[in-house]
Amino acid sequence: MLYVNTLQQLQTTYFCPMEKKVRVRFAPSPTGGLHLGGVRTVLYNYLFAKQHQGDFILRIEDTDQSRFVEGAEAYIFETLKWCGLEPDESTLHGGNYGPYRQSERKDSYKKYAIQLVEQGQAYYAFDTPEELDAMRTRLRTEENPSPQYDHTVRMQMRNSLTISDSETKILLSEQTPFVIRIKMPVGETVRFNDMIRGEVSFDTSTVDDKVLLKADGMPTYHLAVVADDYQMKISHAFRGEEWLPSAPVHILLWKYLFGLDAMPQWAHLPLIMGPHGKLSKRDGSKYGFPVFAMNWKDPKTGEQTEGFRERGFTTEAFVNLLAMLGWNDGTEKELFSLDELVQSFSIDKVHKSGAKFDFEKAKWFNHEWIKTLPVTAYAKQVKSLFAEKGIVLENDEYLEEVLSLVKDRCTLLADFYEHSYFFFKAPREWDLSAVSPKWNEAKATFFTSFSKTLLSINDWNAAALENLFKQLAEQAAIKPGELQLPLRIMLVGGKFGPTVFEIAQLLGKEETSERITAALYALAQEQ
RNA sequence: GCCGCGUUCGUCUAAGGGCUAGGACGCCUCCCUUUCACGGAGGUAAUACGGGUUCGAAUCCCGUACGCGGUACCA
Repeated sequence: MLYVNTLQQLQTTYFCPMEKKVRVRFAPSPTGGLHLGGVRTVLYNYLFAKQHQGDFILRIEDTDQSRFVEGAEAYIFETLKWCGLEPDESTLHGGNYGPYRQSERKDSYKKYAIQLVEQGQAYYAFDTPEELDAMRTRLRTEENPSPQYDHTVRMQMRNSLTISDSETKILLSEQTPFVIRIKMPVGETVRFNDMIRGEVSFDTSTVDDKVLLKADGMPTYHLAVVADDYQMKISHAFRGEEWLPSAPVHILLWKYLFGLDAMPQWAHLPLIMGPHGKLSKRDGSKYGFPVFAMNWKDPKTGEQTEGFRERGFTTEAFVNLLAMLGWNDGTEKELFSLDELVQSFSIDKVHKSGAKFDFEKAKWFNHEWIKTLPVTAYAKQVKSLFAEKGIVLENDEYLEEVLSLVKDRCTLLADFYEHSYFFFKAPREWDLSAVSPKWNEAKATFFTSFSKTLLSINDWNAAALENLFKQLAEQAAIKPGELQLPLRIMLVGGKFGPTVFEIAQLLGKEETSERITAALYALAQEQ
């Protein structure tokens, strides 16, 4: 016996290697922008697929036409593109298991629902919305604030279990609106092994008779996931923890329809929390941080929701911070590139409990990535940020030099503006209050001669300039420190920016000299 | 209410029976710097509670509390 088992195992692994192919899917409903939790689910799917040489599929779950939102699907694709998490198969990328939009697979679901009815595991229900309402209000008590359509009430409702077969046939032939509900068994235990939580079990008596097929002929999520995961040969199914309570329904459907052997392995990801419960886009506007990947404007309400991209996050930082929200590799390493994540990610190190999103930490990740990345990685983004402020940058080489000089002090890409705009625009106003009080004739003379002398420097660089500056200061018997702040104000207009001599180096000698002259004039007016 | 899942510094987390419970963010102090940052050195702060099991528990078991999720012809 043992011998046979071993042989069988050998055969399965040897003869059916294709069955082991990893195929995962992200299945959003196109109802709006993608928030942190959604993108993280994409990321974990992607990492798992790539590290197992598997496929990452994107399936659009648009079974609820009433919630269709124009542009939402395109937004999802753009987000994935920005994050560098491109699917292998999707409505956009094609593939052998299409269509990848559930509304286009409508016909394939009904036969499964009917099969279940025929097998006695589901039934037709003709209750109108009003009747359902009536049942719920009738049964509602303080003890039971939300009565379910379950085994305790189904025999009191209008469905194919309570009326005769012939009556059911008549209703169906008369086109009476109906739904198909799963008939949850009583007193059974459904168990499964979650990749993150280990064994999870449910008593089927406590689960309601969920609608599988809606009156409009569309499946609900419950039927659609199971049917599509089967047809698309999904091997591992990752989704948010909010799905855990309905997992027994899905498992039963697998058992009834396709057999448990074909069922994907489940992994219910912990939720990402806001300050009060599951993170929502409301939290974002309320607390001043983005929750969507990119800006999203609801076409119906016109409501704007800010995105990480527009807030000035690099994709590297965004992906990195998302990965760390619910996972780490067991070491103290926190900075991971996407490639490194593919290498080190492992599903069994994903946490069980939800993580509260911390915007301060998110900014830290971005700061680290701005410092690490070559400026060419984000120069374009910065360029467009400057354009928005009315500064058009033409010289890329100069821009890159400037960005390299100030990047250490930028947390968000938007910070580049305030830290470097003066490289592209001479100050027209100066913070004279920092200079005037201690201003005198000797200093004015010093700067006049300095601005002239520096024009004769042959090898123009920060060090040479600093030498000249200190030399002249010594000759004038003024402490160099007393002169540095004025010089800074002259060049940039205020008390900010990198080391003065480096600013001057990048500005070039003519520009430096001109700025000093202009500021000297303003100071003379002031006195 | 019922069902399910959780619980280590304020936050993200490490430690999977054995040192003073480690790191990161934030905050505070000092150093560097005659701008502001960066950087460097310190500091602050946690095993929800109660029972077991064990020579030994953050870790295993049970209970309680608390939190979160679900409870739609939404996903």
